[in-house]
Amino acid sequence: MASVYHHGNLRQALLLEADHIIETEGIDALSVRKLAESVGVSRTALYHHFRDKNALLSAITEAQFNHWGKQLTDVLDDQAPVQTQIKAFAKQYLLGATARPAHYNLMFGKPIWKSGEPSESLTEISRTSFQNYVILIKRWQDSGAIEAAIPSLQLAQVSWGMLHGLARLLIDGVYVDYKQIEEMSDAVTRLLLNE
Amino acid sequence: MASVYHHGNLRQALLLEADHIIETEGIDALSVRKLAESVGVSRTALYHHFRDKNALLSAITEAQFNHWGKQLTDVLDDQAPVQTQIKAFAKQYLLGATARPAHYNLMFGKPIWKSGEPSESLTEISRTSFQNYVILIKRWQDSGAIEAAIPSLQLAQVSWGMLHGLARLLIDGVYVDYKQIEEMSDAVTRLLLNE
DNA sequence: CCTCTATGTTGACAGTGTCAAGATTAAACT
DNA sequence: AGTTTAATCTTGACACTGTCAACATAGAGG
Repeated sequence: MASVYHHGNLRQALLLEADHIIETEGIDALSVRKLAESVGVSRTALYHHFRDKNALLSAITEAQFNHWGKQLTDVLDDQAPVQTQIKAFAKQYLLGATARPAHYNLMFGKPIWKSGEPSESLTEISRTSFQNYVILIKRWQDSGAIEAAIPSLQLAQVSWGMLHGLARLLIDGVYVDYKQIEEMSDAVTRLLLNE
Repeated sequence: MASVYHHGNLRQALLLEADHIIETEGIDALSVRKLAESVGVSRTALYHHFRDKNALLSAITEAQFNHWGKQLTDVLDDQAPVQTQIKAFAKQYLLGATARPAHYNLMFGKPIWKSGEPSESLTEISRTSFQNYVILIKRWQDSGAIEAAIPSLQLAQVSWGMLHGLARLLIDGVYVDYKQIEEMSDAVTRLLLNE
């Protein structure tokens, strides 16, 4: 019975369903064909809305970047002592990353950044994301709470690298115990703090 | 003619060729079928020597772990001041990782540790690898050069996480400038050092 | 009403990992 | 030695994957 030929808002539907599959079954379970079937459309319909599979993933990643950035800054309380802020930030970073591992991998993984050419807007949003982090680090340095001898940019790079590394080790199953997140956040904080 | 039906040492040949393909063309270019053709054997011959593709990768990874561990300890000079040791270690870590990115990914990436069940021997060798690192950290702590308030295990986890994170960001193309390795090593060292 | 364009479809292709069944040869045993 | 057994290798097949080309449909604008 004339089930809609033109879907109406296929692009959005694809994004939502893909996001759902990634979250529930992991990134490996997301195939173009399976996605199409879930949405109730033919295998190649997707290509009228995204250049290829990678473009679909880029779009999802972009949305995730926004969500992610907000979650991280929401946890910061300017009134609280810096030590508390750092701890909260580190913990939220690791919790957030492990809660949605596949999404985290998309945001900072090779498929998009190295293999597939990242879109202009994606490059933009991730760049400002990092920029904001540098500013945060600088503020903490200015407050005298953390090492000021190291240039803000370098300290930002290295400390973010630390969080990123821990997140990845947890996600990839090298560090297996998620209970360690609390301890890790503590250690990270102590390492950054100027005693 | 009568080109050998039984290859002689196919297992070894497969390992060597696979290693070569990974190094020159990257991990994505390594397919079972292409590998078989390179070695001059049929697509499924591999399965008489490895349970599946993942087992092949595990074997390569294991070899790489040995090579890797040696490269890292070779760079350490017990006579040198701790600061110099840390710097050298960090730099070698990042250089080694970026020099053979695909191999590094194999060693510490999801495909083996999370998706595929890692072999017994692989688990073993990586465990002792890390154990050695903990000992190294402890030695540095005992020398008074680095923060002793944080338990060795935690400090090892976090500092290795830092190196791992930086390595990954470089490899995955998030940090694009390999020139930064020198600076990074410096920052890592300063962060670990007790001023 | 007719045309144009956006959006959807089916068919096809080259590629992937791996299983099952049969061929070949080397090693082991009588 | 000859014969059996086990290891090794091959061909055929299956179910997947992403994506291109050609065609179908319907909604929008003239």
